[in-house]
Amino acid sequence: MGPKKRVTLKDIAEKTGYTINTISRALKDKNDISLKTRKHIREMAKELGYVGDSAASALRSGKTKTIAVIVGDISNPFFGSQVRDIELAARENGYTIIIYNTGEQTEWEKRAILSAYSRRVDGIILCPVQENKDNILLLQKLGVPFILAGRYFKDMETDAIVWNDIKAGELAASHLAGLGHVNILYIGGPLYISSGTDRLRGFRNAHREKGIPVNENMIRITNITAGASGEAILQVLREGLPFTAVVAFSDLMAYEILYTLENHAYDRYTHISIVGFDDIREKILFPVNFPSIRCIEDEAETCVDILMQKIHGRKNSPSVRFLDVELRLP
Amino acid sequence: MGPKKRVTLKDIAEKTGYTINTISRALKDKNDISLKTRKHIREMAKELGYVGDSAASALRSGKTKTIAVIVGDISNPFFGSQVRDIELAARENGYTIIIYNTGEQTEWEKRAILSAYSRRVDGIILCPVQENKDNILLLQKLGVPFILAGRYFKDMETDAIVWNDIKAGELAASHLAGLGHVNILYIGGPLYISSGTDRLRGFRNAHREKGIPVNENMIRITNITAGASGEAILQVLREGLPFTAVVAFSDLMAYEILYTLENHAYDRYTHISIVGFDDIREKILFPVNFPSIRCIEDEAETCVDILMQKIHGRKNSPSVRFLDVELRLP
DNA sequence: TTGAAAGCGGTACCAG
DNA sequence: CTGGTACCGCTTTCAA
Repeated sequence: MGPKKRVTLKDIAEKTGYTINTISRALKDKNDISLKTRKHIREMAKELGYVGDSAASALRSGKTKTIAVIVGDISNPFFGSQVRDIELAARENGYTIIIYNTGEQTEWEKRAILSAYSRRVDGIILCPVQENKDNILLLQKLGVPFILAGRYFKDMETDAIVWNDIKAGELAASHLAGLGHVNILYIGGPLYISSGTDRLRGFRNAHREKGIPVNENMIRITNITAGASGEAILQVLREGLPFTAVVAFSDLMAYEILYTLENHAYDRYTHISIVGFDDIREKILFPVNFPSIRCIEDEAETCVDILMQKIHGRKNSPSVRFLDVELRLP
Repeated sequence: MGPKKRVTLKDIAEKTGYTINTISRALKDKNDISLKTRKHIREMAKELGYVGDSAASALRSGKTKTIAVIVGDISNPFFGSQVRDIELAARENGYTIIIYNTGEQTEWEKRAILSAYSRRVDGIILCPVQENKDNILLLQKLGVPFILAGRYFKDMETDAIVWNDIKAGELAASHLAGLGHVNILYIGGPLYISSGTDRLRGFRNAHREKGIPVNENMIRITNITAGASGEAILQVLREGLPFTAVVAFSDLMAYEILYTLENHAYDRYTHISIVGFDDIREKILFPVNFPSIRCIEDEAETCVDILMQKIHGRKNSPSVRFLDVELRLP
């Protein structure tokens, strides 16, 4: 069962007596080949088990019908389900996706971009690490159609599709404030990530509106990788800060925070109020419930649609598309 | 910012005066090109921003340095983290991965295989749907190196890497029996999936060993897609079966079961004993804890290693590799 | 409606 | 050490 010879157009040509050319176009159902011939050729192709060689066709046509999706961490179910939705949307457009994991590291992100480009992908969906802009400049230099997803650069002209994260932050904090909380802890992602900045801004906005002062010490900026929010909440506990509610940057971080609080049996924190983001419970049914901010539009489909427009040259000026969000109650 | 012209070997050749051939080999650091020339060419390539075209090189060399990973659902964090680990292992071998989602549907699985083959992937890692063997026969006919992961066919000679699922089922059931439970509910995946059969067999083995009779009505076979286990447990509740413990086919299903029990406030079930599989909490920290069966070997790395052996022709006779498992207590 | 020929951008192989 | 040349399998263009 070694590496078998592939069936090529040539093989079909020899079997049928037509030329490679005719075979190629017959299999693409071009109407300048007679119906009868097309049918005949199609049958023969099937019989021989012809599959086609996208490397060859990519080389000649310059099109691969592939888009690259570059994200921080597919093991995160939020990204995971986004990727799955993107795969479905892409498939409907006749595209397959290839996935790269950056581990939220700029260097890996760069490698991913280069690898994708080398593979001649027709377009790229990128959830950028955002430590700096180099990789975006690289993308622009290469001239691949691309769109940022989930995060964007305020001072760069690129296509992007993101949540209205300011509103998201506002919703989270004002919900807790509405419950009577005045000591709300914020555990959020790095400020170089746009959602990091924006959600925090929303958090502040909500405080201002409700006339609650923000205690800067209650704002904790952490990594968004696993373990970081647990560390952060432990530190807060050590410092003995008197919080009664938490805004967590993602549901996953919220779970981790609850886990940590529970495991350290600080009974006064066991019935803490918490709000997360992503509404992961929409996808996966977990037995622990808390309010979560979610996007009420179809991110994946919109994202793929816009990218398709770019790929087909039906879109010129870059624009950031903000998606609306809401608070989902338990 | 339209589709820019790619920098090719030819461009570098013209700039430097060498032939395309020399450029190609210099960039691959072949030692039949003088060090000085190599350095010169490398610098020029960098200056021009040369990236290379894997479609072209794949066409000629027959190698893409790509492996396809075909799984049921990447939004499932267990698969997600497996895929991430595979990506890392593959990368260390100089390979990138492309991912396909089957949604546990045979037809999609077939399309994924054909698409991967068409892309000339060097190898395929497949977690098979197992409704029938057609797709495996297809893979064998195509002659691509492939390995099954997580599931295998008892009556087919293929490479596979799976858990010792019989032991896994035994561990789960005997743990609960050891706690004194005699009415243990089993909610598991379809029997055409090898882990479905094997874990159930383990479940029965444990009962036999402990001298507990198996009530066939307590064995519920469901889909492994989201929502199915919730349905199953509801049905059990409706029937009023007197279970005091549950073996759930995956942690995700266990969560869903707990969620459903909680939401229906059947107080006699709120402190039910449950055991899951996958030990998802190893990856993601959740505030709800129960014992889980996990694999104590490095699945992803082993899987990629074996596939690499196959790709490089260093492995002939197919074999199933069983990985050891253990019970992780809360 | 079909055929012939020229590439796409690399790599393999042999010559010098 | 470097150059020449064929060729991977398909698509494109032009001719018949």
